[in-house]
Amino acid sequence: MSAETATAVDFQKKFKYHHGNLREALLAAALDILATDGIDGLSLRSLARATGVTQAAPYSHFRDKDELLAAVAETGFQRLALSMAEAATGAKGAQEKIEKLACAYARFATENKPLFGIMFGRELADIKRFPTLAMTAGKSYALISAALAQKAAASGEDARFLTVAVWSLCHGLTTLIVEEKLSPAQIGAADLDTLVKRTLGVLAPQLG
Amino acid sequence: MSAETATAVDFQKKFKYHHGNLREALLAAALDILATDGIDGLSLRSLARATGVTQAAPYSHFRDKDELLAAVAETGFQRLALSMAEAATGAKGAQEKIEKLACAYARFATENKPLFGIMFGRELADIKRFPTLAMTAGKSYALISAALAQKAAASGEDARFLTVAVWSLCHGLTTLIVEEKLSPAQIGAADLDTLVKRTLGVLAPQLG
DNA sequence: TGTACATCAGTGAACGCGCGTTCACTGATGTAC
DNA sequence: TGTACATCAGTGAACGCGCGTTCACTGATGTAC
Repeated sequence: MSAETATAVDFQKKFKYHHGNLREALLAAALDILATDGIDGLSLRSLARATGVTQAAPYSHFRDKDELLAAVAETGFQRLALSMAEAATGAKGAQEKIEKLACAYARFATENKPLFGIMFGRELADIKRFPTLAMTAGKSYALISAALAQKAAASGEDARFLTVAVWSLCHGLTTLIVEEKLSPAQIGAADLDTLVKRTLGVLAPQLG
Repeated sequence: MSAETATAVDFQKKFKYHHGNLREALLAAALDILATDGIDGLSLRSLARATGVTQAAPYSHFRDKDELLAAVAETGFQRLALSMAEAATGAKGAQEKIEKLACAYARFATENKPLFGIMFGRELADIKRFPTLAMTAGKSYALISAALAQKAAASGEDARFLTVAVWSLCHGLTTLIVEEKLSPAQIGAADLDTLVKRTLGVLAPQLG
């Protein structure tokens, strides 16, 4: 490899013994590998390779693979919540707000399929080891719940089940699409957004 | 190992070169291993071990691991549809029928978590190789659709989206529970059935 | 400002693991005569 | 009814693979004096 084609990785290899910011670099590489090669491509070793570092190096920052996966999942949940919050800003009324939240949810999943898989899949063996993960995962629920709060203030219990219903519908539709059990075309919807909106539309009486 | 403690496996080893019904035995062992050891326990080799046969023997009946997984998934979908159909027999009215179908769906998933994981997960790499699988998987959808048919005969499109909404809600609630993102206790429901019924109850106006 | 030192991030090599799959083979089975 | 033969299900051994993790180590860094 000539000097001209040297990569950032080579540079780091040559001039830095300490990486400087390996933890963040590993996390970034993980998200990158997920997007590129899918879940099967993500291993501690592929991560080390991508970061230009020895395969034992990640162990300075993550006790084991699960700890890395938990960090990845947490990042995913943060991004999901952010996408949803952004999509819903400016929306007026519960109906519209929920619609935007749900579309953002589905779009995030289809655009980040492997990451979504880590967030909701079984790769991370023991979730209970990572208490903050559950909290971060709860942000999406909180957004839906908040959007409905104004509507279903009547009874606390009714509000809870309405929230669960919306979340379930949203999550179910999304996963069925991601798992290729359902597609917009199959139902006669023009695209993902339309499918989500029309399906959510079934709940309109409860939202409007 | 004394003669007294000899297992069926030993018997086959000793007296039969040809197994007789290895394909079915492998499938049965697969379902057994899934229930006992989970998805990670299921490999062609563990299957061979459980069946008392050489690790190359399964290749006489399945071209590769995916073919085995597809057969397992198909069995799962058949059982799911059967459970649902049984649960809904005798129910009168769309509302009650849908309720029973949904409860059966959730119960099947929680009672056969790893199998449900194979059916809807990403272990089976290329679904398109197995066209009959998609058909069998469609049986649950068909049951929901049929239960709603009497209700939403008005417009074909509305009926489709109502079916998708019910299925999504049902599948989403189920997977959220299986993935431990949601629990009956957390929402203040006594048990799984109650959670499903009350959540589905949100859709009551559209069903009743 | 310069030096001694503790810290600890990253190295390099190795461990043991179970896996999917291939291969030439062997022996049980059932069929044709 | 008995024998020759083709079939092919299952054997036993081996392949190469990437993985997670451990270990004693080394050398860059930043701090205390």
